[in-house]
Amino acid sequence: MTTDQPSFCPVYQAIGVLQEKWVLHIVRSLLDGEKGFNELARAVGGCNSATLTQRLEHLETLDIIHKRTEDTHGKLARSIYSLSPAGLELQTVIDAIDTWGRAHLKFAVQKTA
Amino acid sequence: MTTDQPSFCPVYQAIGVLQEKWVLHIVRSLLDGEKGFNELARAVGGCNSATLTQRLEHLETLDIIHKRTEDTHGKLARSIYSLSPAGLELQTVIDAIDTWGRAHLKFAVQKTA
DNA sequence: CAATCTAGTTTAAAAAGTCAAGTGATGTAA
DNA sequence: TTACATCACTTGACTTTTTAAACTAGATTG
Repeated sequence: MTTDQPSFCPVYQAIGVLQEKWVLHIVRSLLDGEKGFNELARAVGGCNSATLTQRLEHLETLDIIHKRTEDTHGKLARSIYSLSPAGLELQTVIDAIDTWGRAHLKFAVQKTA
Repeated sequence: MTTDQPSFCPVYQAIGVLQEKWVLHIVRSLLDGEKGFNELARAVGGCNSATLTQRLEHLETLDIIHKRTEDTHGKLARSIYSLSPAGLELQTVIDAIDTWGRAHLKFAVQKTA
């Protein structure tokens, strides 16, 4: 009976968004300050550009990040990605993960793939 | 500069674990109480048995969950999955996600796929 | 002009996840 | 006793996602 109603549960939805590969890494990087595309790719570390593009688009439609094209009067226009107010509030989630990770993973290497 | 050193950073590792598909759902289900395999599958909602088996094995090696085979003196022996102390502490992470989800996703349907 | 930076896109291949069905044990009802 | 359900998975085929690597195209630097 009553398998919990996934689609109507905000937590279930939130988990659905945050468990997408690279999403938490992206958010964490942006909590550190807004970044351009390649800059973000480097900070995230390991995400390839195709996936990153897709993730950024998705996060933008969810209004978690904001994309702005730097207006440098004719000069090289960079795309700048930053967190929206909703995105900024993910700081608490990252902090919780941070605390937990330090307490329970430490140096444990989880290779294997 | 200073791309943060992914492999040595506990937060990076923690994110790596928690962003695996179904992991947060599994933890959330188990925070609600220990469960058998099929029971857990139903609670998680949508994860197939092959993936679930794999995830549970991984989480067990990380000492986040614990598997115990119910000792029912000869009767049908169920496998019972429960959270380890480390796993229980993920409550704070789930809570943070919960709070964030309620505040920022509400009923927003993220269709499209 | 060549190299390097910007922000991506394209491609094919590999990895990850899903699905349906099956296994073998136990238990339950007719 | 037959038959069907539940338990915890396993298997193999299939689909989806992620990947590396190359590539486009404009801007800047020397």
